[in-house]
Amino acid sequence: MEKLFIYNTLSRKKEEFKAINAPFLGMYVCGPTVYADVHLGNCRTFMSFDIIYRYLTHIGYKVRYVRNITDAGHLESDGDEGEDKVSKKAKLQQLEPMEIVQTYTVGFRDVMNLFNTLPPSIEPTATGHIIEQQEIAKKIMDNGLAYESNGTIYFDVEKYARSNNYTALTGRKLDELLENTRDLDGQSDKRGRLDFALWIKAKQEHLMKWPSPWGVGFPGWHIECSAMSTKYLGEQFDIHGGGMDLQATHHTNEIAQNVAYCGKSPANYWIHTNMLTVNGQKMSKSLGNSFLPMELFTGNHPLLKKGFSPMAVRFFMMQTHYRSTLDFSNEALEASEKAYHRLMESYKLLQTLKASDSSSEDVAALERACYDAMNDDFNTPVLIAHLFEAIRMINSANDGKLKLTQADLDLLKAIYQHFVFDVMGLKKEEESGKANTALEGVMKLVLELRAKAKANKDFATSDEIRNKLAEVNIQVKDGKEGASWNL
RNA sequence: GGUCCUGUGGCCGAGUGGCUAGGCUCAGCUCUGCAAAAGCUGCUACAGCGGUUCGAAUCCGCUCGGGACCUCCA
Repeated sequence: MEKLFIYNTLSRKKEEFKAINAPFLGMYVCGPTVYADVHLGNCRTFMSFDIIYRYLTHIGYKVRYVRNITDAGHLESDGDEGEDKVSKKAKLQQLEPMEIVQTYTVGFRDVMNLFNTLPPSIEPTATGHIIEQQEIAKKIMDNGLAYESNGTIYFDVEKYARSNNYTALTGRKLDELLENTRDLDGQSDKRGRLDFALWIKAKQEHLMKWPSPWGVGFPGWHIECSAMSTKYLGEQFDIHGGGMDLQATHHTNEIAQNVAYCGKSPANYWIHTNMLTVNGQKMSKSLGNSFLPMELFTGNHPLLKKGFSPMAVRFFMMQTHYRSTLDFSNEALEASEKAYHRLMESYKLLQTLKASDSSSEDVAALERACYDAMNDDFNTPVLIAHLFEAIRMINSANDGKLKLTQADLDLLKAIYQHFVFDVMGLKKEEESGKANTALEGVMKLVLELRAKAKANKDFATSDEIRNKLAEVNIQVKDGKEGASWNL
């Protein structure tokens, strides 16, 4: 198995990855809250983890990938005082909360499917695990690290921090945190300013609520992940991931809950993906600078010059490392679109290459470089740089400028299959098969007619054919062995 | 205000203390009836100022700029 290094937020450095029980591997990723359409920033995170999931699988791990759907318990405003996001939307639209959940869950899955991300092994929901969440809250109370206040259960952060490292994930100092936490109004129920709710008492008008030992209420936000990761991956598993914006609060509290519950920190490796930015600022729902995937595909957005296909967008995301911010721009997307296109054209060309007797290239070294890139904390930009070396080889071989043996060609095909399709999850974007077959036939005929015209030195006709085809976005390329075309 | 991250050539974006990442754009060349495609070559950068070092974009300090978190957010 490949020697893989992963940047671990807990240690703030790259560590060699060691699975608890190889080849089995447990990975938990915080999923979306389904009260609105997912935006592109959300998609970036899930695409990043899709690559990680795919690569771990590719190098031989049997990964159980759990990604939750948050359909309850996520509060609208700070301090555990606000209203449930899903409930709020339901009231606005006069719908059942679960209607909202259903709409946006389906929408989320559709979008992820367009981006060709693999579904997780398990996609559990918060509302489906109310009992488990209550059990954890109870146990934490039994362990003396949570208290009840007017029907709401709070986690006692300061008490916990006396015997545990509460800030392990951020490296902050607790007293500084206590000093710097902004003043919150109406928080009299809490004993400590950092305390957070495990279970929240529901107001009369609240739509999503469940009975509990402490009265009718609903779960706090952080506890669902503790409940579901423990249930499906055990008290300790290998990788826990999520967006960087979850690190300081959500994940910090999640670790505290798990330790308070069973004495164990849940995951050995914490992976955090960086934000997608627009004009240098984080894309977020609250800032109102989000792009919806559909707006991006159609180009129907004031900041967009044109539409971009899902695979072009996926490629665009992969040209940046997952721990760097990625700034969104038309120019960068256009560049990626072209690069992606070259990658796919080269693959088509690879299928037609004829083997030489000898080889002038070291394709095995190229393959090794691809693995090395991915083993270095899933470095997709470097992987892509190596793949462009493969493109150069293929195109040059096609021009007769270098030699590739059958073994080389087979290895290049394997590299494409493994890295481009399996790991990066890119795929060819083509129309339906039937229309495609018909078009192939028509184009073959057209190019034959054009070849005849050229043979007769009737360049007026051959140019006219080429120009008219260009008008309908079909590009004709004259090569040594006849003409070819692409859209 | 506190904590942390970051500043790379026209644009995007990797990066190890010493060996031109890569993509896109632009210019030139090769190929071509002409194009396109492809290949080759060039535009060879590391915010500023100091320091450590034989040697720093890469380590340290300061200054300036950008961002994230501290409050719902992937």
